[in-house]
Amino acid sequence: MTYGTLCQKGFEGVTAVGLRERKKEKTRLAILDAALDLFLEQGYESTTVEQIAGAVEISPRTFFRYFTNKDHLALWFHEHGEEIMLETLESRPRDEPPFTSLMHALRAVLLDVQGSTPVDAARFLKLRRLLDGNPYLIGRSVARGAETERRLAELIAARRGVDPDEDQLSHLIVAFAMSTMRVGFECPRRDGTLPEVTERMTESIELAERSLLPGWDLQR
Amino acid sequence: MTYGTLCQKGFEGVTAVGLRERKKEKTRLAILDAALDLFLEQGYESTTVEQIAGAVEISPRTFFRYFTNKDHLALWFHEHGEEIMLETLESRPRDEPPFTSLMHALRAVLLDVQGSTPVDAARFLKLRRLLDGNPYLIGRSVARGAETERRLAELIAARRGVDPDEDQLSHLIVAFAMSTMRVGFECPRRDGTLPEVTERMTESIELAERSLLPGWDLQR
DNA sequence: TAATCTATGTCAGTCGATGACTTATGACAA
DNA sequence: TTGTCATAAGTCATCGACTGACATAGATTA
Repeated sequence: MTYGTLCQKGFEGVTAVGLRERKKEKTRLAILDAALDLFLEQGYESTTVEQIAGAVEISPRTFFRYFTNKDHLALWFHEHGEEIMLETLESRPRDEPPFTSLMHALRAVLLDVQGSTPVDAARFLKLRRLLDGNPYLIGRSVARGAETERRLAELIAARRGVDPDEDQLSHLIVAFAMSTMRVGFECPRRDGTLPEVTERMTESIELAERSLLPGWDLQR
Repeated sequence: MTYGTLCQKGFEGVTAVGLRERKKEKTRLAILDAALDLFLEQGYESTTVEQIAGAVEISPRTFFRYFTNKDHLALWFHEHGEEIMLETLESRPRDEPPFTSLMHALRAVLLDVQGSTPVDAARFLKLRRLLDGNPYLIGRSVARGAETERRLAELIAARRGVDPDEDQLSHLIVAFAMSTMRVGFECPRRDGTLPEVTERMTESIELAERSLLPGWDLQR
């Protein structure tokens, strides 16, 4: 008993992520999964926050402490995707053409999806299916993507050594990259299996790569 | 008196737009202008529908009969822009490369802005200033743009003689075009005068045009 | 054990949005 | 002119997302 407690404490210290943190993460995922099932079952708009909270036995108020709003649930995957893209971008050589770096970032997201655990993959596909054909959520998703776009544009501008407010090319490069990702993500009227989705994304990336003039992203 | 009435009736008949219609349009613009001023004065989120309705002396319920929601006000210009793009696209020769047609559509919007009456131009610039730097509204605007994108993609796919659900290139072409427009529309930390905005948009269009491989939009 | 920190719940309230119903007003024919 | 009708506008009730203020329970640390 005492040993167990000590052991746990020790473990905590090592992983630098407390028991509390882990419990919170578990609750977060429980909310997400419950919500996802409700959404797919009875539709996004006709599912209330109250129902979601009820399904995981928390108060509606607590729900809003885990997710800033209802949309946040459906746009969950953006969080992770953005993180990977930003990290990848930082890790690419500074003298690499910006669009090339961004395509690497896209592929990194793709690899992450392909290498995810079955549970994570299932969640990802559920989220994709949820967005698929829902104009409201597609809109929200695109809006969230625009946020990522802004962050990426900051980095690209810095890398190009220009002022992001002045340089339109930085924004255009990132906008084209995000468009590529978005188009690949769409997969209408399909089963939406994982290989199907990743196939479409790869196709889209290759399409973009063979459409742009070599050096287009190095103009002054 | 009688003459006047007759005259008015006659006029109505000729223009085929009744007095009622015109009055409605006037109210619509009155709401929009009042809202715009309130937004710019005290911020978008802290202006309530009730205040807007109060400013033009209508009930809040009536407000929602003119605008589907509060965002609709700030995204007003999308309506007109989309119309011009769709019309222009229809008018372009069927064998013109799709991206070229879309760039013509963009320029058509630009020309329309440049040729607008002072009142309309002022309204346009107010709307632009309102979006400028407001992440929430930028998001909404991008989402609205995605709707236009979907419609354009339908047309482009038809023009290319492919199934819009299958063909990713159609979507990519349109996405690149809309990105071009969006990037041009941004004009951060500027006065935001009309020539300034149109200058940025022209610049963006030219940038896109000299970045893509000739014939990229004709791939199979 | 006491002091404290923090996650959660409760409650009240704001605001956007919608449906059902009533009232006013412009359009039009007799 | 007047009466009828269609439609615009107002009223009222309600829902659902979200927020701030405050209370409390349970874990954490001294």
